[in-house]
Amino acid sequence: MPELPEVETVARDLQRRVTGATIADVEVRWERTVRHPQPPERFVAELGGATIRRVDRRAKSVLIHLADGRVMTVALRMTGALIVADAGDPDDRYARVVFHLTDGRQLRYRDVRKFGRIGLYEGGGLRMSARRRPARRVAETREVYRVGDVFARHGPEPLASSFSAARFAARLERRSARLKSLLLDQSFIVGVGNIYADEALWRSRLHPLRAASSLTPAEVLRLHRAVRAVLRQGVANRGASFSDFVGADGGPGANQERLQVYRRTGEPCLRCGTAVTRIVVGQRSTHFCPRCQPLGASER
DNA sequence: ACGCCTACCTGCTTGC
DNA sequence: TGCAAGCAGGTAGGCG
Repeated sequence: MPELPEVETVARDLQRRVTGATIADVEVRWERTVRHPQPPERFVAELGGATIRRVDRRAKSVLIHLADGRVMTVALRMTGALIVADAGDPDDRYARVVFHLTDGRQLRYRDVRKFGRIGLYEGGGLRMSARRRPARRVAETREVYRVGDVFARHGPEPLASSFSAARFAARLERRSARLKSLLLDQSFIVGVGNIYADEALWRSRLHPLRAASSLTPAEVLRLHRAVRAVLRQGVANRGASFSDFVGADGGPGANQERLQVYRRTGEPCLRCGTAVTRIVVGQRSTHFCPRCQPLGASER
């Protein structure tokens, strides 16, 4: 389940392994993986001969920057993975898009459930979207899309130095939504998914159903620190692997062993021993300690 | 602004 | 053993 730490791991692996590589040919095995605005045939035609200059991450997407300034975005969603395969490696029945490199290797986009999407855009606009700006829909008739437009309505990057506690407080103050739902909302803050939302709330001792605007300054500070801490720890451990998450090196992460509440329903809270409770919030399973993360009647 | 629903997909686990 | 239902969860889009 790729969230920020898992996507960051993939991006770093790729940066190390495919920078400078040239794409000879592209094989699209599941058309819907290639998203608007590029029809699959055009996508393939426009990528032939392209050289990879750099790979990084934005929100939960891997950005593959090409030498000519264009950017390929890879949203892994649930089960997506980018894997570098050497010439002669056995084929993968779940490889949905295969980028054949001129050196004989393959960059494979593997995705069991086919939720992930790959796009190809003109460069530009990424810096601006780091700041708040008016939500603006991309005109449907436009031929050229800038990669920045893809992220125009996304929230701040929680690990950026510009993401201060004060800024977080200002955003939380205006919202009445429940903390769990807000943390998962990519227009509020990017990179946090179900695992790290539960972990951050446990760490900051906040109930998932607390209204964002009800937090005291001290609680905001705890949550701000917790979100950053759990994400940093995730990155340090190369992400959490449950079913089939792997980095581009093919190896699993180690962070699942460090998780404190996620998927520990019924097991003792690692702070107080109370059984971890599971509830459903916004259709998502949510794990928390009812004793460490109380929901006072006055806090609703 | 927000919650709720459905759709997108497949594999694994659970229950009969 | 077989089979079907349930579950997993990131995100877009629709509705109220």
